[in-house]
Amino acid sequence: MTDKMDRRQVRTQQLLRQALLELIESKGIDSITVTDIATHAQVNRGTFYLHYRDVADLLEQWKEEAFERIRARAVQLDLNEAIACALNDEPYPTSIRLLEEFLANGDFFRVMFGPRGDLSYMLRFKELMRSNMYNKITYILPEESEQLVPLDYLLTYLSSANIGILQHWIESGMKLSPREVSLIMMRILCLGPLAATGYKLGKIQLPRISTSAQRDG
Amino acid sequence: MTDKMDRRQVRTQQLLRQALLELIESKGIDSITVTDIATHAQVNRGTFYLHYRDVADLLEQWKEEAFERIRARAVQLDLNEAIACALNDEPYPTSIRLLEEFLANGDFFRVMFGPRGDLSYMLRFKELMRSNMYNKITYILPEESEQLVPLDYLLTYLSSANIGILQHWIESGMKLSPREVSLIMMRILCLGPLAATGYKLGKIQLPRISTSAQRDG
DNA sequence: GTATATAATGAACAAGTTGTTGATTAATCA
DNA sequence: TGATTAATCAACAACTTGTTCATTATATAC
Repeated sequence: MTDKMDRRQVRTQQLLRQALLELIESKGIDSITVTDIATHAQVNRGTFYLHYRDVADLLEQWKEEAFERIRARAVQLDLNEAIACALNDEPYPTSIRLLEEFLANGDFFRVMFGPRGDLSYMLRFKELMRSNMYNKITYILPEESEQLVPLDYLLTYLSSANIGILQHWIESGMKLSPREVSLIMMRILCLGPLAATGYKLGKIQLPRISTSAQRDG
Repeated sequence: MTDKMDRRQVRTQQLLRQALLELIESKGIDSITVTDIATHAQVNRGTFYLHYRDVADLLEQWKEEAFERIRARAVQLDLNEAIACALNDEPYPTSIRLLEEFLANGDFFRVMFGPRGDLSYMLRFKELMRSNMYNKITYILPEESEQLVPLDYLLTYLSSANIGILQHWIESGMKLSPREVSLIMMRILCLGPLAATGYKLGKIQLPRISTSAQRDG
């Protein structure tokens, strides 16, 4: 990315990004002006416009860059492998690599997933995880008539819980190692929803939810 | 709220709120100006300032009002009752009341929890649920040495998954009834984490995660 | 229904932000 | 070192903001 660029440009962009991050943290994205950023970064306001169209553009490029790095790792996740690890109570190596990628951009994600953060951005990651799971999950599920919960809700649950744990890890200063977080995810997620999908494990047999049911148990 | 208010004021505030919601949906909160809202609502710009300090103030009051209505219901939730329902595969009545409250403000929450939504707002609800659970959960947990997952991660998981399911329900047009959603929540959440906390259910015994562990199982 | 109170309008204000331009200065690359 | 390219600075019109004040319109109370 920064290869083959004039060192002055690299410096300017770093200063602008750093200033943006600090401003988001202190007053939220809504009220940040180009003037704010330029002042804070000690860069001429005109210089800002040599690089970006407006504040949203600066943030958007950064978001895109960070997302792409995560996506490259996330597509390598395989639900079957994850479950295999979970059953052995081991962390899932591919998910460790993924968490390391978040760790590498910790400052950025801490702000973007924090109280001044960006919901649309978080939803993008959730959707990434969701669609990634959908491709694999049908092999695992019992017959549809055995499902206790509609598939879309199950996927929502899996991605929400994962992203939630990720967010908590980031917010709390990333004190646990990626390996430890991965193990937590394995334990919490696969022991849970496996049972919820009607998968072996429990002895309790529960009827399926129909969308118009009153009470069928 | 709208009692004892001049009908003109009520009308103006409704117009302003409606305009704000439509503008957030179409272009996001960041670039909305007072001029935008006034034009869209067909209200004089000066009139806006008779009611609110700025755009953020208008949104903030609305958020606060909606949050308070939810909070009043949420504090009545009791984790023990919820688990009792879950074990009988029944929806939890108190959570149905809560979901009905969301339904009553569906238009607002659909925008606030959607792609143009507000992360800080969503985190407030997550925190509400989290702190509410914390007060009750210690009675349920096995001894600390038996816990498979740190308590803060377990709480994060529970609240994230719940809020995630809620968000999916709202986003997908609230087609299921509150009762059906409640039942989904019961099935997905309590079958899962109960096992994950080391609660009876499973025959598999897994060691506890220590924050510096390498591998201890 | 009429009178009184009060909400909404419309016009005008300085102050601040935006996005752009062109001339000048400074840093980097080869 | 010289040529190239980035950053700076000042100035611009257009727009938004937050406020004021006189005027018009509409509820509410009697």
